[in-house]
Amino acid sequence: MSIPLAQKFFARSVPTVAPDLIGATLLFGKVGGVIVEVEAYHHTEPAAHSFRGRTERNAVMFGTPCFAYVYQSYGIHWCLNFVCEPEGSASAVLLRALEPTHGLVTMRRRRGLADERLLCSGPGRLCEALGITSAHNGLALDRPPFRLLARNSKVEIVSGPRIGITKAAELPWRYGLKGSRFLSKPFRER
DNA sequence: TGCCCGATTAACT
DNA sequence: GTTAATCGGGCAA
Repeated sequence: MSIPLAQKFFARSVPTVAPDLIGATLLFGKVGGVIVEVEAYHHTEPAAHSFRGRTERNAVMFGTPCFAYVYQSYGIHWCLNFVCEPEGSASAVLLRALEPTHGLVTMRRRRGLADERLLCSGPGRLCEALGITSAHNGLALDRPPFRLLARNSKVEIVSGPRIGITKAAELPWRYGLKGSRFLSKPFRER
């Protein structure tokens, strides 16, 4: 059986938590799937929202680990992050893609006519399918409607540079499930 | 106050 | 490959 992920899991460094989330199951209410792509953000690097200090928007990042930080991107899309590290470190993992496994009918309706591969493949798409908005900013990850289950078998993980950023773009803090067809973009072969 | 730009997406050519 | 949609944060003035 899968072990529920709680504060102890998230209270570690972001580049440690992020790959450990690959293969875990994320449920939000009755919908969700297997996490196949994430990115780590640390307050010491300029790509992180917390880099310039605490504001009203990023306040949750400066709080306790094991909470959800939700922000709006490009004025349109919502993005879901998991707050990590000891309290005050202001570091988080961005959820970028899921392999849909629960509530396919509901997620398909929310996303329109999207085919299954595109249901949750991208940070904005994932939030639209799960029904996550700013209303869920600051919710605990170890209580309903969230449910996070650790992976119960070994997985092959690939890493590479993060997507869609211009600062600190050289850090290889994007992690994915090797070979998954649900990645938002492929990882470069080596 | 005004201006620029972004952890994106879908619909184009 | 390119671009519009759309809006709050951050910074200059």
